[in-house]
Amino acid sequence: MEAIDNDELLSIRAAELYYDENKTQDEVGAILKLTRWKVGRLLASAKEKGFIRIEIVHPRARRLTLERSLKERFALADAIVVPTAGTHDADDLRARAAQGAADYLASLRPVPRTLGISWGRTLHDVAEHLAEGWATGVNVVQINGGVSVNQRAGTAAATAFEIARKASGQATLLPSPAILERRETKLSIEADRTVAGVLTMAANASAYLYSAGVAGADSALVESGYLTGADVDELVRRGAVGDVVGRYIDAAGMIVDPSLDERTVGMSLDALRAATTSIAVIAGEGKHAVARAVVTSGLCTVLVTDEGTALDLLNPDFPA
Amino acid sequence: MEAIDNDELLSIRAAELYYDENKTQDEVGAILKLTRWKVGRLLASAKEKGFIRIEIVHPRARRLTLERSLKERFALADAIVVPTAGTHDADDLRARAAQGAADYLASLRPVPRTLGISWGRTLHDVAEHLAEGWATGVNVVQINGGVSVNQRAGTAAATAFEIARKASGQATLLPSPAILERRETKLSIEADRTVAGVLTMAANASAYLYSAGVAGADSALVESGYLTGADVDELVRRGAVGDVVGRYIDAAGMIVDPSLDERTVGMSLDALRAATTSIAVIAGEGKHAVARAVVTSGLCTVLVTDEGTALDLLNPDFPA
DNA sequence: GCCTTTTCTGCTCATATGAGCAGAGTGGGC
DNA sequence: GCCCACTCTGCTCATATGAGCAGAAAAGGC
Repeated sequence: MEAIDNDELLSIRAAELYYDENKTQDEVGAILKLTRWKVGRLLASAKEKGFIRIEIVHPRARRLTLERSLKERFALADAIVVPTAGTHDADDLRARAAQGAADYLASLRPVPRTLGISWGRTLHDVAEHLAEGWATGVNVVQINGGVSVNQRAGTAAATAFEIARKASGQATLLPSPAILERRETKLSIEADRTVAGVLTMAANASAYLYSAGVAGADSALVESGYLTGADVDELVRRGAVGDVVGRYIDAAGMIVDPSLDERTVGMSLDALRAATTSIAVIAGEGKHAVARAVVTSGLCTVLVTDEGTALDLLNPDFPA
Repeated sequence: MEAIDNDELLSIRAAELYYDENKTQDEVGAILKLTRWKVGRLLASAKEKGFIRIEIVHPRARRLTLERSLKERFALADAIVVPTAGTHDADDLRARAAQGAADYLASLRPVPRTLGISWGRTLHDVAEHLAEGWATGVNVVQINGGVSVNQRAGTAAATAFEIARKASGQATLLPSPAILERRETKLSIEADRTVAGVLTMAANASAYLYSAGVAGADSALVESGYLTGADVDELVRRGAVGDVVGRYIDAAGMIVDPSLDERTVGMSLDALRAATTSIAVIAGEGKHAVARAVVTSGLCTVLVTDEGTALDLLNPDFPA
């Protein structure tokens, strides 16, 4: 039945006494009739074989090992992975990632002079989780057209103002719809002095912070009335996995519908790709596909996500 | 938003660097700009507050803390708790507990000269998990009437023989049905020289090993034809939670139906309660109630069980 | 505001632990 | 059977860590 791997069993017994009963290796040795060196080695082998799992359970803990793997695999400047800790609740995961993003933002050196941001539930959460005085003198600028048709209009603006206020800086809004009906309108609004000024400021921001949405009927762009459910269905049919700063991308990170994209106001994805510091906050089980598209197509230099998404991204079924 | 428990956050960061990145406390101190003593204290406080969980993941690991609590709470001589490790599969839990019981039996000192056993799936598993030569010269005797009406007849016998063989000892079977139809038959069979001899041997065993069944239609006693489903339903109605060595007990560990009990062949529960070493192996989600009845009524001196059952037993909702 | 009490900090020192090494044991090839 | 290669064991020694303590800082009472 056994005797095959007696050492394994011994190492488990030793681990129990050492970690659960916190005895010294010497005492463990005395109990199991082993020298303390042997106990040390058994413990080491148990760790090696993964029988001893040390977990840090705290909503604000991070998964450093996953972060390292992500950085390496996708050539990121940084990665923040917050623990899932069993929860599958999208709101909870989003809040944790937002906290992680807020912490990261506060620790970012050099402190960005101007921070370009998108808007949405995730960004709103980040704003809320930022500590008062997380930095000083950081100006905030919106990088894509805001909502204006319903009550969420205020949220986009509030997000920008809150982030700026907490850093004693100025907020600059992009006074334009997200998507226009005609390409001509989009061109002329962009040509407007006010809008052009904001766009220039956005283009010169020292860092960017944005999230990504899932291509689905509950998208913020649908809720805000820029697109219909049918429009999104069509985009999905054409390969869309989600949107980044209002622009729909496919699994390869390419624009799905160029004509739609030409009517979308805000920074282009190529401009975003050229940035030195662009922080994407993407968490939740539904967002695995967009997250993959974002990191594989180089849209961000820093990814803030949850454990589940990180594991999915590192899934070897998708070779890098 | 925060700054309230900055030390907590620091201790988490320190724990991440120390455990996940395995840096030395000194290095962690350098990174977080703290003295190494402060780091040590933060780590200690994180452990204290339970943020650092060290788990030993191995089917044959044990839960020593739970064991200690069980021993204390129910005044047991010993308790063995095997980890659940997420599984809810009754067969798997039973096998793990059986392995735990087998290990315990092998390490039992003094080695019992005679071991009284019951029969059933759990006991069969224990027999299988015992290592060849787990002891030498241990004689095995059945303590309750065996099955005889169907193919499981052999199992009860095989269990006894296997345990004995692996310890180079003799097995003695109790050649009697578990339950008889008439009290008179039971009395006369017990008076029979052969049966009486076995019962005497059983009464004088130096240790006992038994399991418990759930009061339900899938009980071994029903399967073997001694009772009908309706009989068991009636017993449940009268408060039965399960059976121990063929005798149905209620939550308080009392015999549910004295007239049925008088027709049951084998050791009495009082005799079992008087034993110095009686090992009960009870595992699985369905057996929480029987397990509780067994430990609270002093039927065993040693309990072998799974984590889930142990936690249920220690549930403070049931004051001891 | 001043003093007392409590908590916190950075230290010394004893202890626990891991790295590295030489000799003992083990197994396989011939 | 003998030798070589390999692994395993018990050691020395350097390092990491926790206990205990005195002074610093903070909190609370009046």
